[in-house]
Amino acid sequence: MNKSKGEIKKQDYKHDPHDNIHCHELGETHETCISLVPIFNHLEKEQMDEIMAVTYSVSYKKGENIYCAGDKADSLYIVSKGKIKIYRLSESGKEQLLRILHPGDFTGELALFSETVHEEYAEAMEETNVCTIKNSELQEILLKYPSISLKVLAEFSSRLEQSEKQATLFATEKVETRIALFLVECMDNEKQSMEVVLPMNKKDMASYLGTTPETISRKLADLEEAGYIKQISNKKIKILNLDGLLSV
Amino acid sequence: MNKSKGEIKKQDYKHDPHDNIHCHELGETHETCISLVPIFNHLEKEQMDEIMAVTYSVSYKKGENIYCAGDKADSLYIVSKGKIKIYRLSESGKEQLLRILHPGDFTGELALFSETVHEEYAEAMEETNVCTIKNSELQEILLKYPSISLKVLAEFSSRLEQSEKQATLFATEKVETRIALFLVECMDNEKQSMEVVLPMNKKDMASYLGTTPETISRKLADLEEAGYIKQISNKKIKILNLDGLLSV
DNA sequence: CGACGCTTTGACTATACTCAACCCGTGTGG
DNA sequence: CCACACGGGTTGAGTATAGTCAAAGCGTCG
Repeated sequence: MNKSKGEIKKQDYKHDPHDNIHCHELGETHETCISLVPIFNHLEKEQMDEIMAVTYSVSYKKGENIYCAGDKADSLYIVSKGKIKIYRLSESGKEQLLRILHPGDFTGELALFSETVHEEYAEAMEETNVCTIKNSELQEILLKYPSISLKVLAEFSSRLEQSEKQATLFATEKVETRIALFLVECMDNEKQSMEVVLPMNKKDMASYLGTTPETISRKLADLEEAGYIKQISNKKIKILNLDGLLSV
Repeated sequence: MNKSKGEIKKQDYKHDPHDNIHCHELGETHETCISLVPIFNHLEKEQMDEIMAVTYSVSYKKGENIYCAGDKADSLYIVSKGKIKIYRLSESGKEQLLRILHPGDFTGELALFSETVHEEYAEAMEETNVCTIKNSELQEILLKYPSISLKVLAEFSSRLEQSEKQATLFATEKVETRIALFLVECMDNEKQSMEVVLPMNKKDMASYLGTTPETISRKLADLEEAGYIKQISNKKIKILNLDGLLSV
């Protein structure tokens, strides 16, 4: 696997830990970053400092890979700015979008505890900053502060829940239902508003829902025809009949 | 949600902790049980005893539910004897088999750290014994022995890995490929032997792979016609051409 | 403005589901 | 010991669903 540009940058950084600009960035980024993460936000200042001491800050340009499938998984990555998409390539080479990370989310934990390689790709969707913690350093912290482990466990279990739900959805529901449920899911993020703003373009949405852009397009048209939704613009959809949508 | 028979039994047991037969069973089951679990098997005798002190032993008959969707998730269940199938019902009421637990496997952890209800069903496939640990007791143990947390984290991350892989499989591969990969997966459990013994009947297999028994039947016939496999008996399949199978 | 990539639409095809009938192996009861 | 019932498994016909490929529309960004 090729090293991504981001990877190279990180190494450069580590070669010169006293680089002024980076050090400045580092301090700033870390504070925002660490305090954002739900896993750490119950900690005392002292413990925070300890964690900050073992983290590095790295930034990536749009399209750069944070890591690729096949790369050694030895760090936890916490997003402090920007968006990262996590995707997989299936046996047959099709891309499937797994999730999109926003500031405060983290990734790389999958293989963190079982010394292995990544099976997925992480790509910056825009100018993005991440804080990284080495596998080994994190383990020490977890052993020292067991309460963090519980937080991580909680996060894992909810992700596992989510993932199994997703798998069941793919296995048992047809595309139209998956789209309808996706819209509903996007909606309740946005409170009571009946207007959904799609968090990604239709191509990514297709990949996320395990279908094709053509089918997304057609099914949305069908849902509109049935009077359940109204497509306002490319990424805006108004829900006209929630019950109808759920009964698809 | 109805209480399952197993649930009732557990409560009976707790009412009478000095029941001779049960106490005898308890000791035996616990030792086998705890020592089987990868999460605990690195511990000292002392710690083991401590864990054993907070676990209960419960047994279930074939077809009984260990828990149902909607039940409060407040315990970890470790299988000491028998088999348990974990399945979900999708929005549309279709059943999907998620996994089958064998002695040493555990379940119930999903919601353990986030005070919620089960979203899945756990059903004994035969005469089955499980050891249970209360949510709260487990948390205390994890806080006290952080090394166990790391083990649990490792287990979670591998399960998450597994589940995301499964989701991608459903989302991107056609049924024939899923079946082929399933066969291969069953194979390498059985070492080098080219003979696969299916770990479940075809109905469950269909549910696990997100398809129907009819399709399973047809696709296996296709694979046989193509010369990749030979169906020996209902649950025995011989792999004739592994590369062919993988290229499906 | 032009190019590129995303999106939509159409026609066609592949894939797998449904429903129904039938087969087979197992276990039960006469 | 056989007959039967039952459930799982298989087969067939018809249909629904969604994928592919190709072309054209639209938006955005240099």
